Amino acid sequence: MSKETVVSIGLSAAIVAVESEQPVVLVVAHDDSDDALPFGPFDPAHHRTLESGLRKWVGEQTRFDLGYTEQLYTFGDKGRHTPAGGDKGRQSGGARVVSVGYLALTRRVKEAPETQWRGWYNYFPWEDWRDARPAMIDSVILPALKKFVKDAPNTESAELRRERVNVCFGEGWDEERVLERYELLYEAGLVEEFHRDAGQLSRGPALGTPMLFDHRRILATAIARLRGKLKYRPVVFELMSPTFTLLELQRAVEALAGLRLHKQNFRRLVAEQGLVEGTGKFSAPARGRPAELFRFRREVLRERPAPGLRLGSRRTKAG
Amino acid sequence: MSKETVVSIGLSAAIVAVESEQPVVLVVAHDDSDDALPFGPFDPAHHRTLESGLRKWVGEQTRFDLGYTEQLYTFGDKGRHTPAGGDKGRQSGGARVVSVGYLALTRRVKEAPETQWRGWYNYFPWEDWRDARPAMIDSVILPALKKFVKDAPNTESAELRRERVNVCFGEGWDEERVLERYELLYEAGLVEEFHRDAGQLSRGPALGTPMLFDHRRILATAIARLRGKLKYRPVVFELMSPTFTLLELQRAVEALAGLRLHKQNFRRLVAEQGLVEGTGKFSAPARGRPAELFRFRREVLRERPAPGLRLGSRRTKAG
DNA sequence: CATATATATACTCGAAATGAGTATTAATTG
DNA sequence: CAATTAATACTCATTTCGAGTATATATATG
Repeated sequence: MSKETVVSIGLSAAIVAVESEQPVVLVVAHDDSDDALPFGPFDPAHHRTLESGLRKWVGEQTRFDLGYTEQLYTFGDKGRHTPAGGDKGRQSGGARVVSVGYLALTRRVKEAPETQWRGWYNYFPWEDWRDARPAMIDSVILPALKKFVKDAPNTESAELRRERVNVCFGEGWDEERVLERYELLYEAGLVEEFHRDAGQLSRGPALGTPMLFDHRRILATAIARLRGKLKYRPVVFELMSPTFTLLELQRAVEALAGLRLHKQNFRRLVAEQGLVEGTGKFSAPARGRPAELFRFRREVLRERPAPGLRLGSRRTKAG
Repeated sequence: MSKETVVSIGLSAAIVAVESEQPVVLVVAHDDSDDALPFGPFDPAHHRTLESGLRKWVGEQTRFDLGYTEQLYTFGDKGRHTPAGGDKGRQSGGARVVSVGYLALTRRVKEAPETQWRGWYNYFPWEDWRDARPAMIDSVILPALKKFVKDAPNTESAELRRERVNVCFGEGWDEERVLERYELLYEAGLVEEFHRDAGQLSRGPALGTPMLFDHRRILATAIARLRGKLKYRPVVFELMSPTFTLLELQRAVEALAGLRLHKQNFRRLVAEQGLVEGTGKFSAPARGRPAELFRFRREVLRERPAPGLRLGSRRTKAG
């Protein structure tokens, strides 16, 4: 096997927590460059699996005990790993870098030196619909995307673009399409990374805070995956304290999904599924009626075959 | 960056089709070694992205035009890439191999030299519940797993094992847990790969046909992903002819899911979702009433924000 | 203490989706 | 034409969902 087929592997982690109703992600922030996800090399001589490599260096660099982790995607795109400038990109002596992205959930919230927690909506301001449909969608995004459609090289391409715009930002907000939306904005030149990767000067609106390399894409993948998973696996609880009120739980889900939910129905759902059990203790709120403190019933992880989803009816009798 | 952090990347593909009500997968089969998934190196000098690398060598080696492709997972486990014997494992001069698995769907069914289509239930006979709950579950698997639970080093471990057995093979078959089940059988020593990887002689029952390296694990991942995706994305159509009857469509879904469905409700579902449209033409069956031929409405891929799934009720008014 | 405010929790109700049928129609084979 | 095979239409009870209303229990304040 020739030298050209050799690459180095980087492990990037989107480490997520929820703090005072904001989803936050751990980033390495320097004054002179864009925020980055924590990134460590995979060392095949010492790491038995990719995930153990990840846990090892995250454990060394931060003091986190990563609870839930999940592999997201492996990116190997040429040209999307360009640094902002200078020779910061020469991470590996010019070798091609393939990065394996991970999502990690934690409830420990004490950052290591050089890192800090930042709200993920800094990077994706159009994704937070909790208060209202973000104004920037109508004032900035849709006009710019309309132009993107008009500038298509031919009518067929324009039609494709129109459909993508419609799926991403049209009728019926699908909160899971985080990556699709980011990629659309990238291609339309509405995020800074696009111009950076192309070696151009940025012109026009640059939406959200940019990140190093393709880290914003990895983070978009992480958010999308987490929003999807919320619906059929009890992953929120990885982000909660051992006991919590139902409203706190709801606020955490809302923060991640970027949507508001119906309170009464949320409780019904949670209760019906047997995901939590009351502790008999109560919260001591500043005002208002105290709420019962609940805890996650870890047993359900094993009990239930699979919450949610169905594929039409399974047949029981001949038919 | 030292030499030890350098690895080579392999791209493996589970290329899936459906033929006469059987899901089949393209394998490289030799007399003297286990079946393997098609596998090609990623060449960073010539491939812009991982997926374009995959498409390139698959296109060269087979004549397939991969329609739908999806990255599955990246495996880097030491010890799960051990060959059956001899020096076949020295694929890359001793360098560590990280393999990126892909799922690809195709409807073209003409194998290239050296490859052949094999029914995927050869590798996972316990996954096909279309006729009935496979007898081997009760006659072989559950007794062996009971022993696995009993042989646990301590009671805590035994409890964990019992719960895993219950989730995988207990009440309420969840057809998506293909990977979990394979991993459980692996750890319990019920598949040949376990003994091979440990350098032991295989003893006791060896379930299903083994594959080279960790390819059966990749295939399990592919099946699990596909079974899940079926429910919320119209991927089956990638496997169908341009026109098909509703029963043919149902049989394809059933083949993949390994389950029987309720005919009348299946049609209702497909019709309601506007996934297909009638062509006005009819099939010419050997016997029985001819069925209308339908075609997939490609438009829905763009029209619908997201079929299926929900996260509880989105709030519309204050609540 | 009465009242405003904030929150928790219980209960209702119609609409839609789901699971499991029965009934009827349209073709072919012997 | 009866038997067989399959397509397609229609029914119906049950469950789930979305959106409320109603009531209970706190604190803070005048």
